[in-house]
Amino acid sequence: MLPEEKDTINQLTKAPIESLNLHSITVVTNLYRAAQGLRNKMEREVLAKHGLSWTSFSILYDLWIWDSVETKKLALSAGVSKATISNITNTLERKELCYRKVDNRDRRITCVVLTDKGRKVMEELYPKFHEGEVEVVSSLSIEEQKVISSLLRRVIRENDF
Amino acid sequence: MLPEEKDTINQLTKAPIESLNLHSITVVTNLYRAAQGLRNKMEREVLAKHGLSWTSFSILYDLWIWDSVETKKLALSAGVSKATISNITNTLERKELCYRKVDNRDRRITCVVLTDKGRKVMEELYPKFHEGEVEVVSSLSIEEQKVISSLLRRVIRENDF
DNA sequence: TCATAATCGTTAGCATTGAAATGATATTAA
DNA sequence: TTAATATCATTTCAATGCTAACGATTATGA
Repeated sequence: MLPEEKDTINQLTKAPIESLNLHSITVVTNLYRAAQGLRNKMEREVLAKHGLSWTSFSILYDLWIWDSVETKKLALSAGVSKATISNITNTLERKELCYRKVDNRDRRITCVVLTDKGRKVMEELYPKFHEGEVEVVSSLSIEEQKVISSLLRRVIRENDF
Repeated sequence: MLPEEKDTINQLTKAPIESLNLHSITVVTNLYRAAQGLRNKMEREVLAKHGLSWTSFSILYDLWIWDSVETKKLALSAGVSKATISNITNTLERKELCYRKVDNRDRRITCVVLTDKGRKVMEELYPKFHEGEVEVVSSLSIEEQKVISSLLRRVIRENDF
């Protein structure tokens, strides 16, 4: 559903107009569409060269910043399940971009650690990714960027996202 | 990467601070996090009962509004590839929520049509989905909802998302 | 102590996703 | 007309993603 097409719901839905909160619909539709477009653009223009998905990249990013991260924290950070982290870690390990390391104090916990190769990939990829970030929001002024970040953060905080 | 943690990049990255546009990073991070949280919430609280993913639901929604839609338009609307539409249509067909119909004028084109059962599912599901939409943005005032929609729409338009 | 519960990562099974290859149909050009 | 090209949808294959089940480990409490 293209955003502008969504307006036609009033004419076509049996539900009375007054029972629909049109502003909520618009926010949600535009929010998801922008995020989806962002992800597609980054995967296509930046990440495809190294065969990385958005989630794979976000995990590598965490490892780049923190060197070693528990799988549970990776899942929380990326907003995916632990099972997904397990699968993606397998793929990244196969590419020799990271490796697993069992915690000595609590052997239930597994940490994921960045390899030198993984660090090199991030040092090459991150600047390009950042270029993409800048480009995507370049139509907004700094002030508008602050406003939208603040509003998004409110949504995130109030929903425990 | 949690939003608040992203701030630490300045201390940890080798790149000079002045070469990073921190506002862009914040917008992109919060945008994707909010959208991911939104999707997870809806799939968990509303769509799981009928075994539908976000994309499946958005396709059903298009069909609900338009009755019959070409697969190409469905892909454009949902922001996924035609292959994905083909697979999801298979699943929805298996559930008898829609069926394919080859175009008579151009037999390369396939339209997807909503069944009565599909319409009933949407009539049951959409009100609950809409409740979720309202809930997610309820921490923002109407005026703030208008602002964020407007800014998101600018991003969408400028990037051809 | 030692049985029970809680926590953690992985696995199994299934649906989703995209790139690339394929097949079917339509259009174009010679 | 007919061969080449273009445009569709589908299939194939590998990766992503979730839930539920599982096994291993640690914590708790009688």
